[in-house]
Amino acid sequence: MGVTGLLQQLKEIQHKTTLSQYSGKKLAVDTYGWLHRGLISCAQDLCTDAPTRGYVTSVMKKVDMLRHFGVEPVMVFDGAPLPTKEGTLLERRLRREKARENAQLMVQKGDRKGAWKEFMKAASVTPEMAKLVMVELDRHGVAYVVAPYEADPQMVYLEKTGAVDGILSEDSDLLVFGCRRLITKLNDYGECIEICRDDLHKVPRMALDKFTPAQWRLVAILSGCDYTKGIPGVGLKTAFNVVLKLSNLDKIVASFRADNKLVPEDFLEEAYKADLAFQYQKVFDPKINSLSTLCEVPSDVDLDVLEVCCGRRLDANIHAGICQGKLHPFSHDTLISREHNLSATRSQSIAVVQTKTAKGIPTPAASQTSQSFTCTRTIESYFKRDEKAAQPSFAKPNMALKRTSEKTTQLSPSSKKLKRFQTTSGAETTLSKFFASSPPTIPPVLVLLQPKPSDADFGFITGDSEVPDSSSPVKDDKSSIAGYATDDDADMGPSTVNSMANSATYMRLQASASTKIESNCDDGYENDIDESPIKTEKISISWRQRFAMEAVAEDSTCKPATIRKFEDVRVTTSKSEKQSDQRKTEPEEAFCDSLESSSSPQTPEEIPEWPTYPESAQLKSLQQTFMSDIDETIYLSPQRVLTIMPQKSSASKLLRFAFTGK
DNA sequence: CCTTATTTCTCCT
DNA sequence: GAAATAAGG
Repeated sequence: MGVTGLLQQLKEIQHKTTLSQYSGKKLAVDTYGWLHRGLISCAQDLCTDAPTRGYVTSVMKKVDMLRHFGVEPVMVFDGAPLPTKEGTLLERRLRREKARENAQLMVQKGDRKGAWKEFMKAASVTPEMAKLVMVELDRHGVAYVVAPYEADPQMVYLEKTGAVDGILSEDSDLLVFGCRRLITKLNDYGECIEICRDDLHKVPRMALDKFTPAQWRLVAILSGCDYTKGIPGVGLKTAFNVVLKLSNLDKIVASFRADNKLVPEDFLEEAYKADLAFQYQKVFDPKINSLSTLCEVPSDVDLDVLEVCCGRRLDANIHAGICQGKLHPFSHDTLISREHNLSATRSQSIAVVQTKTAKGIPTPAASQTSQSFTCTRTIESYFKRDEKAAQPSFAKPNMALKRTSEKTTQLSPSSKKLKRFQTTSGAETTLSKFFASSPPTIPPVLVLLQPKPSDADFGFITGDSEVPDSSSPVKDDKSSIAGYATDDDADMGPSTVNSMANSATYMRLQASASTKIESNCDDGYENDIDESPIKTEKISISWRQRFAMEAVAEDSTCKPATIRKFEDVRVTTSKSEKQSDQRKTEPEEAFCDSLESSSSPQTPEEIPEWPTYPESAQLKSLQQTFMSDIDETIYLSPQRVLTIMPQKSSASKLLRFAFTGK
């Protein structure tokens, strides 16, 4: 939003430069702006609760670019909405949900482009997404701060206090807030446009330098900004002119009314509140680790009004927690990243399927920790129950499954791939019912990977170092803006983390008891792989992890010594009925490909009978090689086991990626 | 001339 | 969400 047309008016003082000009300087970055543009690459995944790191990579790419030019970014995130804006927020949420429904409809109709458009409208940046970016920033040692409320005044405050030398943002509102050096329109080559407050006198049309900060705010308020709707028929030009002529807002409104312009009844009040918000909005001072205001609040301002339009004052520790990214800015709960939330949910959904595949033998890991939960049933009993529920849909997909499989074909290649192995027909519904019936007695099955902080980009699906307080390196990072507000959780071990994640997962599972079933459809799969090596690589990494886990779970010492026999990996079949290309959709063939580690196709005669997998020495060696590679980096939760039951075709293809990287 | 409505593009493979 | 463009006052 911002002030519409303001940048257009300032064309003359838009100074074209490159980032290299700011080498050695610090710049505040409007991170939500970057995140918003990053939505384009993963809007659908975000709307359908599919895992994605697209938004993180797009932000980190720009961070890397800044550092390449010697610019040190200070990433600023938005916090909570101002109380005055909560209505708008609700409105937007409703709009997004409508767009989401529209998108689903269009997906069903087969209108891919229309669906994408709707997904774009429906996608939004959430604090949980911001958290994943923060985790990544921690790893790279990049400073960041979450504004208690809006990022704009926060960034201007940082500039004002000398914490940064300029502000990188597309928002023209920043000039109204009092930004001195605004850098906009940064492209991939480091080219950008600088707007300096000191250059305002160079604007030929009007005596813009004559405008006081108060007059600037008034112009924004009259023509419409984030805090006011403005007056119909009044744009930037008329606002500038009238503010120059008449200094007083009452006179201005009177003159507009005389001109038969419809000035809203509550405009004066709205204008007053907006004026306060521009000046005294609450910000966070990282230096003193406490709340502050953009400008000093005069004594004659009503503090109650200030609370409403400049942000409420909360407990100091809560503010500190929010601004360091530890607490959710809305709910004040522990902030957990989107992908971690998702992976916890998924791991648990998949877990019950796994217990079946373990053939009734309680894993050593499970027996070790049986005291941590009251388990009233044998592991075997779960298998039987599972088998009953799951088997029919595996054997023959029903109509509902077929419909969803058609839906799946409309998904982006990445989400298609991921969905195939995240959800297994029948398994999820079984699990959900299961958990709803007797929650506390069920051992939550979850594997948490805790890679070392230095292991960049290790987790894609399986979770990451963003588990709060256990592995985030920020605590030891002297360069980070501020220390933690609370240290009472410093001694949290992996098991505590696990139980924490489990309870969160459990609640989520109940909430999404009716999660839809996804089936697979294999058209164009090979093409997808060839076309997206990066995403494939990411997927393959996650699958390497998962296969490592299976092997680890077999061994009582929790070391990857035994390699699981391949027959244990049960795989489901759900072939597309519209197979046009046998080569693409025959899983056996793909599987043989993986054994050969080559792209040369096998003849159907050589394909072994499904579902008997061959004991392949080659596969074993590949797996073992891989095991030794990641031995050091995987920490398996002692009581938890995870195995995935991907569908037949995906499984074979994924095996190839997991072990050959092709 | 100014404001408002409409369209196109952002990203990535 | 923003810029460019077209249309209306």
